[in-house]
Amino acid sequence: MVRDATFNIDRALGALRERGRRSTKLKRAVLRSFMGGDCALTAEEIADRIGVGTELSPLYRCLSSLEEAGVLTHLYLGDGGRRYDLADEFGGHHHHLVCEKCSRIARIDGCILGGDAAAEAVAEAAAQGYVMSDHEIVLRGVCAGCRDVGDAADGA
Amino acid sequence: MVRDATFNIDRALGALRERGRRSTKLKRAVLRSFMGGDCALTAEEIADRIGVGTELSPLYRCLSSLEEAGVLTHLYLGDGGRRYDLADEFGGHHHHLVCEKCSRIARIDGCILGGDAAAEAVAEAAAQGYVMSDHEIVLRGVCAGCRDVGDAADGA
DNA sequence: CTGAGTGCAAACAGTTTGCATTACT
DNA sequence: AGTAATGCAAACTGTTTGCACTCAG
Repeated sequence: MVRDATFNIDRALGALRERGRRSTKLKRAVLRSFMGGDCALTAEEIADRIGVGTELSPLYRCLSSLEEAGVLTHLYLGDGGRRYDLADEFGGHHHHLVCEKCSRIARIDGCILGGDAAAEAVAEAAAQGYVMSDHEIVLRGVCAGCRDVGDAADGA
Repeated sequence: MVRDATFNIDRALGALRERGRRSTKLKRAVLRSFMGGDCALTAEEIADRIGVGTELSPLYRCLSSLEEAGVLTHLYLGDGGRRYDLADEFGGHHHHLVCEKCSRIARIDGCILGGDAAAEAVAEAAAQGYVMSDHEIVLRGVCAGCRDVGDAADGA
């Protein structure tokens, strides 16, 4: 269930090379920042994980390069910030669960949109003339921590 | 199936008043811009529908006010721009289907995440300690128009 | 050695804020 | 009349671009 982190980096670097892109210190650092199981990171969060002095402009270019190579994708979880994540091929297909209070993001491995629901989605898309190729699901709720705080704070 | 547009405006204005907000020209114009069945509009698209000379800063404030009153919500469809939509209570629960080529947005009424899938989502959320309260689904694909163009252009 | 990638500075787009004026209730 | 909402100008944030320099292949 838990993917082998280091393996992924090498495989990702291989994918990069296949697309004529170089393996650089920054790219490796970016990929490493996803290896703790964290997902849906903003550019700033990635910069923090890489360490002080990480310039954002090369980081954005690096992230674009990784996206074009198919190693990363980006998504928006409702706070307006662009977030980056490993592409399905490297990070596994997954969705996100966001706390409405504290914005904590949890990863949901696999796909909720299984079987009937998936078929229905494809059919709905077809009915509108679209050939469906991908989907994105964000679940929202309140995390355990915020419920505890909420119970105390709301009462006060 | 098709909701009564004018009715919704009055109901929305009622909801506004209940929350101590005023019914203004700009707010009515904003609400009207959703009445053609369009959904997931950006601030700029709304301004265009309202007409020339619509200032964006009051528009943003107006949109926030409508959100706080529970009449509108906002979402992101992957292009980074914030998009506004009628809240479920006024526009009906729906999701979006986005063309990967031209970004055309189609509305999908009702919910794909029915029955088993919904239950599974709640269970997944619970497993992570979250109490799920909402969800968002974006389907991606290629629309009919872009497939036609694609067939011609890709071949050329 | 060559060009992709980096670092820094400056530009940009979308959104927000301050303040005087307008117009709902 | 009193106050929320508007219009305009200016600030802010996150992202992108230009250009000289560096480093991977």
